[in-house]
Amino acid sequence: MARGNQGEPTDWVTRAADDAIRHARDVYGEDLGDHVITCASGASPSGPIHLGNLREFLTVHFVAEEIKRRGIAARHLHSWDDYDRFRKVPAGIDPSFADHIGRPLSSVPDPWDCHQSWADHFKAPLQAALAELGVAMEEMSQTERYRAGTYRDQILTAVRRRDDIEQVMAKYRTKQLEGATSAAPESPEEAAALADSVANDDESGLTGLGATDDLARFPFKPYCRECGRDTTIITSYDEDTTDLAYTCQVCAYQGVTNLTTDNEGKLVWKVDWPMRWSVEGVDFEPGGVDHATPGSSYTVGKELVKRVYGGRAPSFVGYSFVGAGGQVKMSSSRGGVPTASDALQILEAPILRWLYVRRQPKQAFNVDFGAEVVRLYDEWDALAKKSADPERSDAQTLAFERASSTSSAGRLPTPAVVVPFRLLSSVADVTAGSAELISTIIGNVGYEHASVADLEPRLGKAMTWTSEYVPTEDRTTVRETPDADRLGALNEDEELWLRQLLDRMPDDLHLDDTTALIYGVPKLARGLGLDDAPTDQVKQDQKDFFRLLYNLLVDADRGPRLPTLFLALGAEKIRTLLTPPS
RNA sequence: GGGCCCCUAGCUCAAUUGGCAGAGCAGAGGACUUUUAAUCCUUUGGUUGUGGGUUCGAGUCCCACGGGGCCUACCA
Repeated sequence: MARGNQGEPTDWVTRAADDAIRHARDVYGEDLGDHVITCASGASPSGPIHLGNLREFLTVHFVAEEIKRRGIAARHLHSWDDYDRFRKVPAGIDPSFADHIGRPLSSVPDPWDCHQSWADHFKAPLQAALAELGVAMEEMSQTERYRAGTYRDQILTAVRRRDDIEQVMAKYRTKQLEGATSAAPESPEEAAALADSVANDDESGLTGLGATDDLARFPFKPYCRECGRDTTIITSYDEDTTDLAYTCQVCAYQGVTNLTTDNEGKLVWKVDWPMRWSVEGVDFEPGGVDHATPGSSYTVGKELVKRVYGGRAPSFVGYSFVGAGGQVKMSSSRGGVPTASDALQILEAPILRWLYVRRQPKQAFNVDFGAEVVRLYDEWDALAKKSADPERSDAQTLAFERASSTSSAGRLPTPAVVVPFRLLSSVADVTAGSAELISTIIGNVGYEHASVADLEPRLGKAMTWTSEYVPTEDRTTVRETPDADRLGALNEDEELWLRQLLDRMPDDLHLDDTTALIYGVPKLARGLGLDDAPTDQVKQDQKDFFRLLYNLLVDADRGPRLPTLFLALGAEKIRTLLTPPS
């Protein structure tokens, strides 16, 4: 470990990796034996996996990469919490899906019918995005694990030790219990939250009707054998036979599941998490800051893993929320939140990675899909230039390196010829979406390149950004048809300019000639040559002439540079728009 | 009730285990035949929310206060 060296820049990744390694050495010994340092992430595929959720994956990814970089064996283990219950039907989904509430996400059908299940439908796009981002991880499905009985011993342990578990949980349970429902809500939000929690109680049937306190706080919850929902109330548990009897609140089924022989349920979340730490040997696992607050899952889990499983909680960092655009907080149950795939439509993979690595996890930030994108690319390009010089190595260039390559994917794709994003998007703005044409114009304005491929992946992202995210009022709209009124009302000068322009404009346009021609037309009209220096009169004429052209071409007084606009539209289109319809 | 984050130029924000307060945009000036939110150069702009403390040194660490925001308590 090259720590403490003056020359080695450090960042939050370095420190998190230090912690993970220290954790592993404390548990497995200085030489680690054959233990592979395990960095774990977890996510519930209950809806679109948005840019806030992405932080879970990337935080773990960067730390695992750093450990590997030091030559220590490490893995990124990801748990899909697809055995969690389906909680509510998101807006925009067929309300009849309410029927599935309480079933595991992996047992709810895909509303769009393109995947095996609800869970798979939301996993798939993220898996694709992670592949593009160069994130390689071992994935496991909690549904498979639970159904295979992998956790049977741990479940039996938890049930046997449920009094200890309850003690720990109770320690963090403050007052409330009643109180809350009778107290007058102080705000609409609070009222809504209350209503929500009451509704949840109703549907989950946890209010312990008729059940003893002991059974009401049971750490294991069975899914109903008949209807598959977790709307079960435990009615008895036999310590010797491990028979667990329950009644389903929804379908009224009364059944018995045996914890030693059947695999029909799961541990409650606050026990499930520490259980997995101990089973998988997790050395590092981040969580949203909400998981880190006192009484929440991490603090409770930390005690439980020690007391119940004799394990040690992984090193932890809490990360803050990632917003999009102007919004600060996203909810996965609300439709329309941007996902990693959305961001990758407009950002090169290393840039998206960079957004997540350059800030401390605790710092909240936004991924902006608006005008900030241009600046982001500019900053990135400047950083790339700086990073090329080893003498200037610092925390920023370290972030650049972390963003740019991974141990499994190598250097992630960037364009062979780097053209400012601003330029690509403004050319794309007026070229009706043809990559070939954009490439030609880009070449003409000084960015030599062999083919369209040399501009990718940036070109495609610039085209998408321009067409999907630039507001219409900021875009250039080329006229479909000539402006007959304006063309019919030309004064003498204007008529002369247009005629001379069209007479001299070739069918095949080149940038330099076109530039000379456009600036030269007003000179010709004053009896000068194309190459003569302009007089003040000509300069004024140029302004008027340019405005006329913008009026006729794009219905505005100003616009993109005319020579490039001409090349983008092509001679034929220009001719059409500058000639009165007959 | 508890926890966390933020407050830095007119605006949006950087400053990564304490080390010369910095960019972009906006503003001003200039150059390129120059109309353009597609060029380049120069330049203005600061008591880092307030008050204390630690330190040779604080935007950064500690305490208090003010303002803004997020999370949390039952359940997963």
